[in-house]
Parts: sequence; structure tokens; C-alpha cells
Amino acid sequence: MRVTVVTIKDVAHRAGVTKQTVSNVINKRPVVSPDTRKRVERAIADLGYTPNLLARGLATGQTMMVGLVVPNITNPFYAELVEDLERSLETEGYSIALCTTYGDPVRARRQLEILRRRYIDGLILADDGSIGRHVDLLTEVGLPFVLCASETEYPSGATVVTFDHGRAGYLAAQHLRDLGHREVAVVGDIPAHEVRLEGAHRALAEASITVAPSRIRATRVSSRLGGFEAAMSVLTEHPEVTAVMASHDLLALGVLQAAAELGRTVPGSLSIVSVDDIAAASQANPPLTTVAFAKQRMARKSAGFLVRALKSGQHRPGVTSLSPELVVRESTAPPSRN
Amino acid sequence: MRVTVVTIKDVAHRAGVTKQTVSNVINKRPVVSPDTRKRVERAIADLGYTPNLLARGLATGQTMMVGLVVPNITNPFYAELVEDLERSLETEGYSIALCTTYGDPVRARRQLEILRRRYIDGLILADDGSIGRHVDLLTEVGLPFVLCASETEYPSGATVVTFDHGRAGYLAAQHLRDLGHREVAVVGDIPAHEVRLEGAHRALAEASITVAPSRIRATRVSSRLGGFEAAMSVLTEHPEVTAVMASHDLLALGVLQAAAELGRTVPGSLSIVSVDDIAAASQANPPLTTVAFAKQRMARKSAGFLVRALKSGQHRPGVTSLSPELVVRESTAPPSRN
DNA sequence: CTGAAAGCGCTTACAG
DNA sequence: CTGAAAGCGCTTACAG
Repeated sequence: MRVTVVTIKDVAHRAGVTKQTVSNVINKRPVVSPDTRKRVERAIADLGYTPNLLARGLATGQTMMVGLVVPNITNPFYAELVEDLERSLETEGYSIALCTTYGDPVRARRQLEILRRRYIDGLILADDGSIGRHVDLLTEVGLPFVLCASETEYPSGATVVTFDHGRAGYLAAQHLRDLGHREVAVVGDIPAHEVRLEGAHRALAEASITVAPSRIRATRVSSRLGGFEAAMSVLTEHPEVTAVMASHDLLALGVLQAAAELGRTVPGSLSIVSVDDIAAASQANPPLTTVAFAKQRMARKSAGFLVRALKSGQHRPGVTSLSPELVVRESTAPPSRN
Repeated sequence: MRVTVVTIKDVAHRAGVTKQTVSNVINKRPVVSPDTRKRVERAIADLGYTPNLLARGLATGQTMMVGLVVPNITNPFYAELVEDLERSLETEGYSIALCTTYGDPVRARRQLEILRRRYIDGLILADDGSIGRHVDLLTEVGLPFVLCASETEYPSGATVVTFDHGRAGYLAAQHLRDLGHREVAVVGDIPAHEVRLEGAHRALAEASITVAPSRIRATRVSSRLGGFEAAMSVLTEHPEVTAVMASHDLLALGVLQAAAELGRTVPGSLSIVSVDDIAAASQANPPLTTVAFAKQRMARKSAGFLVRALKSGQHRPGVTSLSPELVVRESTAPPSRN
């Protein structure tokens, strides 16, 4: 099926040199006389030659591919992260191989195995909480990687870029507290976002506010629908609640929907705050107050660390924790008196 | 950096055979005696050997990778399509290389060039309308591909899977018409969705309804925000409008937001219909009436065609047009009398 | 500065 | 059924 393809040999032949000379000009090694360089470049242009990356990869051990492992890409957080990562990486000349795990450790392992056999140069993994289990595989084969960590514990000795999830939760709850809310409910992706919620509890505790366990709902699914169901249940049982803290925006969008369903205006009769700042948060109605994670900074940092490791050949473990920032929009207001 | 890796030679040595025998057992060629097969399999297991896909690709000309080219993945339509495609393809043993074009033809070309140099086996392209220009490159190098076509014209001689966009528009507008709407505005991704809108005009014309040009708004950007701005402008200028047809769901979500902003309840005082049926459509408030494109069927068909072409080595051009279906939810109702 | 040789890890005919 | 040889398209020392 494949049409004949022009190789380094064809170029060499046409330029009247050997293929290693062609290789030298391709790789810009300064050992070629200007004259023959010109000849070779002509031949390359005439023939439309481009090096076979497979062959090069086999010979050099460098494929210029890095793997990106994420739970999925229909979740906008990961979609946005992947796009940012791709942009950062491609400016460095790397192509990306995308792997989705769907949160399935078996699947993740299989995918990693295949990437390894394709001899990618390195990996960036967006931890879904189960990635930690596969780090052994990575270190075992000596594949450089950096972890865009979720808040769950990450392995020591790894290069990780993470957000300060505890602080994110703290900032969100502090905002509610400072607005004067005392009747707060929590809709959370539990246990995945435990740390965020702990931060929230800390902020509330500082104002002697405690959130009864019955006002904390874990979502069945990590989606808008999950947030909706959780909010419906908690708001129905506890109508006195004036504010809901969601552990991430997708859930908050569901809470928003539940509020509409229950006839509670936002922020007039219910305040909603969450964490993430995905694009949809600012486009919601009303736009969501949330604590922003700078995905783009995470992407740049991670890509930077990986590229440095690949270039230097040195592994430099360490944890970089990025600070989240409260973004006040229109889903929060002081509690109304009625 | 890379730790020592076990090769076919190591296996051969340990099993006391030559590497071509190992190759024979790996590729399940029925020429190996049960006895030596066992020995080799033992050696493979002991050493944890897995074939180097780069080397194999170079030797066979098959990389078992297929490229997926989409405009972006933050648009949920493409994200969902990519996930479906990946699932279909991986069951056939293919890994995917993802390319995002961001609608930039230059970028698209560069990416395709790189994929070609990586010797992927084939391609699936989700047309953003500009892909057509690159088909020459693909046919030139003889790379099998299938086009998940947008509605713009596609090259002849290609294998394409598309939706009947005209019918989609027709169904959407017919629904509004049958509900009794006569004052209709259009928010469209123009010219990308020209065909959908033509279908819509046809349905309306059948009831002698014409949509004045001033009631048709092209969006600046193909996003929620674009839909919002377009709807704000058209609804402000034409408050008598009772229904809006959007050319895709993302825009419709923006229209929904505009309706809220303008104090028009949906569907009480304004009906909204669109085309696509992305996940967010059913999760909107109210859930959107829309015309569904079965992305999953598109993904399966496309993957199926490509895989068949790869296996048979035969290119079979043709256009498969999938039928859309109206999904009535809660964003549409008869016009109110006031 | 250029060319002959060996090698990356696999597969594919082709003898024995 | 097994082994020796050549080749996929590149690169990397190493002579000249």
C-alpha cells in the first residue's frame, strides 16, 4: 500500500556522497564543507526527503515522543491540561502519545507497557489517584517521568507538580465564612478530594463553624450529574443551608442545577463556591466563584521539568506545589435574612 | 538514563536457540516444535521480554499506530469522538497518536508531516473544514485515511463518514415549526454550518416562514461565549422572536445564558433548539432539545473502515452518511400568547 | 572533511 | 523444524 519512499541512500546517491555525509548535514554537524553541504541540501530538497523517525529512534534511542497519561479527556480539566501540555512540549520538538486510563489500573498498566515498548522518551502522568501504583514500573525501566499530582499521596523520589489542595479548600470556605455563612453543606468527590475538604473544615473551624456529617455528601460519579444528585439530597434534607462548597467545578455546575430545580436563586438564596476554574465555570449562569488552579502553569512546569530531565539525563526529584487563587464571581453573596 | 533492556538476542541465548526462532514463536508462526516453543516461552517469561515496537515497525513497515487529527479536544464534541475512536481502535491493537490543529492549516500540515515520518499506519481526520487541503499530502504518500467529515465539501475518492447535516437542520427547524413558532432567529457557526441552516430554511419555508437576514447571526467564536453574544444581539434587536435555532449545542448553551440574562424563561418565553447532542446538552438547565449526531456510530464506522483498509491493503472510497435524530427535551415548547 | 564498517532490534526469505 | 544472511533506515565512532 505504501508508495515508495525516499531514504537517506537516495539522497546520498543523488548528491554523489555517502549516506553518513547526508546524516552529517541533516544533524547539522559542522564537519561538512560548505560545498558538499549545498549539494546535499539540494538533493534533499529535490527529492523531498525527510528522515524516518522510526529508524532514527532505533539508532539513537531517542524517539522525541513523550507519553501523556490522563484519566480521560471528556473531563474539561484534563482536556485543558492536555492541550497546554501539548503546546509546551511541541515547542521543544516532542510529539505526544496520549493514553487514557478511565481510572482503570489494569488498563493504565497495559497502556504504560505499550508506551514503553514504543520507546517514548518520557512521561507526564496526571494522577487519578491510582497512578502511584505504577511508579514501580516506570522506575524499573528507567523511564523519566513527572507527576501532575492529584491530592492523594505521591511516591517519594519522584518529580511532582501539584496544587496546594488544602489551601484551595481553605480559600473557598474562608470566602463563605467571611461572607457570613454559618450553615454550610459540602458536596465532595470523596475520598479523592479529602484534602480540599480538610482545608475547608479548617477555615470554618476558625469561625467555630462545624459541618455536621449529614451535611456532607460524597458524589457517586465525578460529574455534573453527580453534583446534582448530591445537592438535591442534601438541600432537601437541610433547607436551612445557605451555602454549598463543592470540591470541584463540575460538581458545582450540578449544584447550580439543583438550586434551579429547587427554586433557590443563586446567589440570592444560595451561595455556591468550588475549586478548579475550568472554562465552564466562568460561563455558567451565574458565573461561578471558585478557587483557580493554574493548569497552564502546571503544564509548563511539568513539561519544563521533563524536558530538562531528558536533556540532562539527570533525574531531579522534588515536589512543586502551586498556589491556588480565589476568583470571586457571581455565585456567592452574604446569606439573606429570612 | 535508560536501564539495560532485554532484547530478542538475550532470549535466544537463554533458550539456546537463534533469534529468528524466538521471532517465530513471538509471531506465532506454526513452524516451531512444541518443545523449543516451551523453552523460548520460558525464557521470555523469565527475562520479561517484550518486543521493541520501533524495531519491529522498521522491519515490517507496520507500526500499529494510527493518527487522530482533530481541531482540538476542549470542544466536547471532539473529545467524545476521540474517546470513542480510541476505544474502537485499541480493540484492534492500534495505539493512537493525537494531533490537534486548532484550525490552523499550517499547523495541521506540520503535524501530518511528522506523523508520516513516524510511519503511522493510517489516519482518521475529523475535518474542521480545512483538512480537505491536505488530502493531496496523504494520497501522495499513500497513507490510508478516513475522513470524519464536517459538512463542507470533501474530496472525491476518499473514504468519508459524515452526518446528514442538511437533515439535522431540517429536523430542528421542523420541530420549531410544528410547535407553532413563526418568529424564528438563527445563531449559527457560519459558514461552517451553512448546510444545517439551509436544511432549517427548507423546513421553515414549507410553512411559508422566512427568516429575515437581520435575524441570522454568525458567531465570532465557536463557543458558548460566541452563542451568548450572538443571541444577546439578535434578541435585543428582535424581541418578538419566540424561538432560536442554534447550529450546534455549544452555541445553544450560550443562547440559554443570554435568555437568562434577558429575563426570558426557557421554554416559557423562548424556545431553543440546536444540533449535536453533546453530553452537556442533556445536563443543561433546562435540558436542551437538539438533533443528535451519533458520535459513537461515527467512531465505530470510521475505525472499521480504516482497519479494513489496513488489513486488506485496499482503498475503498465512498461516503457514508449517518442519519441524525431529533431528541426532544425541555428547551422547546409552543410559543406563548402575549 | 569524507568514506567504509558496525550496530540499533527486529523480520523475512532461504538454505539445510 | 532450525540456523546463517541480509535488510529495514538511520547513527556513531573510526580510519583515511
